[in-house]
Amino acid sequence: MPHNPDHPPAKKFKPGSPFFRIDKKPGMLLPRKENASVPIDVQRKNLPIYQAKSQLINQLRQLHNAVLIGETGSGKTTQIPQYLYEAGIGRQGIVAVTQPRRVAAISLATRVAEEKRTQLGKLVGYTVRFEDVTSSETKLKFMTDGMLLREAIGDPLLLRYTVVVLDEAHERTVHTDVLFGVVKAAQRKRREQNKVPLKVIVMSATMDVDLFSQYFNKSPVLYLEGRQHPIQMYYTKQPQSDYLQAALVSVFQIHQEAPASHDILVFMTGQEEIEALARTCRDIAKHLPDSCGPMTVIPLYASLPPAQQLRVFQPAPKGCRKVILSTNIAETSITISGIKYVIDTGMVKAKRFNPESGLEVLAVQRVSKAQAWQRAGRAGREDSGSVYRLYTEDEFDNLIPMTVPEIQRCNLASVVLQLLALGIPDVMNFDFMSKPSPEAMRSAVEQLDLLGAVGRKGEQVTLTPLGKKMASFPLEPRYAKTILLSPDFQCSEEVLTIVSLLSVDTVLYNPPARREECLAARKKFTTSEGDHLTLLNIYRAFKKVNANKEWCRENFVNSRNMSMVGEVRAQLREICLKVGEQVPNITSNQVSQHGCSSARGESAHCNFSKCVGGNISPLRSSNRLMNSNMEIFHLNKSMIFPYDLSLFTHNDLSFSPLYQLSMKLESCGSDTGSVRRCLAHGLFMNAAELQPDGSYTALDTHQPVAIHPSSVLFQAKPAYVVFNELLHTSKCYMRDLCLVDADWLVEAAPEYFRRKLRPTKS
DNA sequence: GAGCACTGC
Repeated sequence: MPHNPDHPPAKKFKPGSPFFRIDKKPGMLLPRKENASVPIDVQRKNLPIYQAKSQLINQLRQLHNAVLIGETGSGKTTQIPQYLYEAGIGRQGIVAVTQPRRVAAISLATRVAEEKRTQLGKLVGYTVRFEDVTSSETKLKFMTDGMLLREAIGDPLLLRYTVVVLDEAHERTVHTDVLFGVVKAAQRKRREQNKVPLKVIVMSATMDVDLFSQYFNKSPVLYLEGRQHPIQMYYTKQPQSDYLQAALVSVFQIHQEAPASHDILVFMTGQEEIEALARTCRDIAKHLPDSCGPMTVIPLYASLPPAQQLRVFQPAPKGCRKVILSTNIAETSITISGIKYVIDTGMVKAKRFNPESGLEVLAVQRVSKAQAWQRAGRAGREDSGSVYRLYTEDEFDNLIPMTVPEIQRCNLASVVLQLLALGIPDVMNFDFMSKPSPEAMRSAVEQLDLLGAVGRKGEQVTLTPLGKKMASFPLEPRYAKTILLSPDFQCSEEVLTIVSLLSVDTVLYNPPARREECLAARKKFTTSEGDHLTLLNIYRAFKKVNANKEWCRENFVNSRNMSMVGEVRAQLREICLKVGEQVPNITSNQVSQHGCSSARGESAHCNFSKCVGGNISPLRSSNRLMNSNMEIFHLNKSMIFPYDLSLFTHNDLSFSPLYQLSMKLESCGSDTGSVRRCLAHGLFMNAAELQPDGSYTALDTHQPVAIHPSSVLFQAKPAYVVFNELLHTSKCYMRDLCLVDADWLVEAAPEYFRRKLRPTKS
């Protein structure tokens, strides 16, 4: 390493003003080493928030809205719900506390249950996807914000709740932002309808609270003190052209000067640069003089296998320094104790969305001030610390104050669909705290219109019956549509599998060092029909060997993600059966108009038994039937998928009313052509056509696109394909492709393709 | 012949 001892790299830094911040959150995210000798009541009383308890209770009793700024470590998230409960505020209903992340909801509930000395799931519980640990006794309920949003579709006034606490509001996730509007509307409507009032408490860590306060009817802002540890800030004297080099130099400067027990956390942008820097650090560390102690370098990013992620929590051997190179996963999701130094490159990789091209771009960009403070706060969580910013103080001053809320930089199709499902009357003018651009809203409505999810009454956008069904799936609208279309093609079982595979992190494991082995193993499953069907083959093989771990290793399949596919699939399947109940009764005439398939009662019967395990009691079934009848009564005739009337004539009791009103879930067996046809119908907006020169053009925007080298179709030249997504890196790449016929695209959306398609070549 | 930050229903 080019290191001149006369000019220590740290001389490049100059101190900024000291910065005080509390950054310790009890019960949050991590297995804490609890001081067993301190009783839990004493621990509660030692929290900074305890001093303000009675004052807080008085305020919260009177206010309908409050914004609470509690620096992390104040204990607000664990204590406020308990204070409310103990003071009898909102006892008629449930206090909901929302979190952006599952782990946070679960660990907070666990901690609060412990503090209340009750079993988790009784007084205190939590609800996240796939897990509901609540009961009729539950009064304090921690949940993901996405989960509350789902609940709101069935109950827009949130009548089960008397208080909703929106925690971590400063993170501004799409779900939190939509929830802002939903709770505000629920609050107003409940007042208008003389129902039990809804109290809304917004909790945030940042000082930028005007927006929250303004939005919630100029609600008062309550400030909570936290535990403070001083942090010394350093900025570079000169702007750095190469932040990686600057990070490297800083790491070794600190390594030479600081005691070995002081760990370093470096914030970087992504896997590749983290692994590269880790290698360089290890190389250099090997050749340092003996006066320098050893160093252990640990990479940290989300796609790392869990076992390797856990390494960041293990203390380094005595006399050895721990250096963690991390993405922004260490900003919020993973909390590491013992960090004394933070090095902030000031850069982050983030997604941006262009509504005109429909393109999402993942790009390295500068962090916001708020993000820089968040990173800084990670030093000195237990004690004072230092932060080295690899940029000048001027550069810091020029950063944008807050990260642009996610809702202003993502595809809004699912958001708009959800808002419509919530019964929002005027979606285009929904009361967002930070409005997305009108183009982004229009583009979302257009997309939903093409999928048949929305219609228009004058200026108003309305939900179609199909759209209503689509909204009940936790999926992007086009995947929900594909599932709902699948009975038309008798391939629901396959489509459910494929969509589930696409909803989880990749199930394919690609270690660069074993590339050849990996390709050879994958060849067994590869089909010229494309990536979707290749994935389906892998899933079928996985099932055939009963999820055998050894098989997974041999075939480079991520068994954990594969099990998740199973969970998602079961959930989607259940939703299929439920939305099927909403199917209106239609005449055989209508059925033939929609090209209904022949009845295959036997296979359907098997599918049904598999799913509910014969546990549906007659009473439950008949209740469902009554509900279904009401649905039938209310819905109009605009049916979208055929419904098999012949099943009604079946005498077998196990053909309960539930089943008879369900979607028919069939398997197409080896007839994979029908799966591709179904995918063509669902993904027709993402279609591309081979050009005479061998390149591809997207049919939607006419932009040039290319097959991503990771696709099984990379070396093939199919005339027409549909794809899951476009990824703009060195080129505009299509990812996850499926071979289709041009005819299928035309039959999927004749109007649309009349404009887009060139005459078909033979 | 490329490479994808992080969540969540």
